[in-house]
Amino acid sequence: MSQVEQVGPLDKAVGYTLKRAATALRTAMDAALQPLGLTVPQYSCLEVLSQRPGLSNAELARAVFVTRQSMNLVLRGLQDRGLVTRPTTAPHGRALPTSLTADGDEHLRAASAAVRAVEKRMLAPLSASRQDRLLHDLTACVDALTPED
Amino acid sequence: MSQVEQVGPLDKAVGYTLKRAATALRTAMDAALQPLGLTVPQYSCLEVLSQRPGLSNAELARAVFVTRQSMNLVLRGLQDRGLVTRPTTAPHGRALPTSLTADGDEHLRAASAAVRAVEKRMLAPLSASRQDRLLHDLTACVDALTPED
DNA sequence: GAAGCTATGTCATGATGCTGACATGAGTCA
DNA sequence: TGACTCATGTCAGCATCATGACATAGCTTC
Repeated sequence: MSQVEQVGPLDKAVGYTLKRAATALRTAMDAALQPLGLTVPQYSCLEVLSQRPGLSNAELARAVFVTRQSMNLVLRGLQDRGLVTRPTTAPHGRALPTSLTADGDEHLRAASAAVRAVEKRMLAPLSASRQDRLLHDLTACVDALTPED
Repeated sequence: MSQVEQVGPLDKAVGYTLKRAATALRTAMDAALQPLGLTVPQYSCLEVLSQRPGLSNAELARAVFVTRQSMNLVLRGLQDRGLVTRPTTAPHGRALPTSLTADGDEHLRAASAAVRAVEKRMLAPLSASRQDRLLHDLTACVDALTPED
């Protein structure tokens, strides 16, 4: 069988490498969160919710760049496990402000540590200044792609 | 409604920005390929096939990091549109070597130009040396995450 | 107050990708 | 030769996420 070692000129493509990096990170995060019984979307939701408590479903969805429907499923899963709480009746309008429970906060702390370890492992080969530059350049790429002109 | 402009400390996370960049790139590529009637997986398949003709379904799947089943669907779509050809009987084993048709090559050239334009737009804010460094650092991140030790 | 607009939560549906499983062909070794 | 292993193509089922649609609640405007 022909070896795939001869990767060809694909690694020279930034887009290809960017996708590979994002996929590898997602896989590593999945593996790190799996023992905690959390998926990546669930962790993201908890993290945002911790930094900005009281967000509604739609606001959470926008913050994580998914649809309201997807976030609704995530929230329902977290709610069934008692990690977040939503009032049954809306205090204002139809938005149901979501809050972390104590159990949710505990889960988040463990998950956050696991995710941070993964990120640290990913960035280990890079010096601090190179990490800053990578972050800056990636942000520049995002800005260049998003039609916010 | 609370403004989302107050992004919080999330943009300081490299992983978060990495995902955002990959998502923005995917969206931009989708938009660029849509007028050509191609999806991103289909384009990726054509590109790999052009660089390494005669690859089988399983080999293509490995090259693009998807499963054989997914690649099979992509190939079937391309085959139905006459962009690739597969022999009905396997010349050796069960592997069916795939080839680009003339029409497929033409589509690929247009799609490749569109994708290259997107990549160029994404990298426009970065100097050539910074682009090289970005590519290098991303590759280092991938290597640090993939357990190939 | 009535009409219209916007935002929210939720349901149904479809697309896409994966895991599991199976039969077939080729090479390997007793 | 015959059993065993491996890779391939393909089918079925499941998970995830998106789009489309709908009813409801609040604000705006006349």
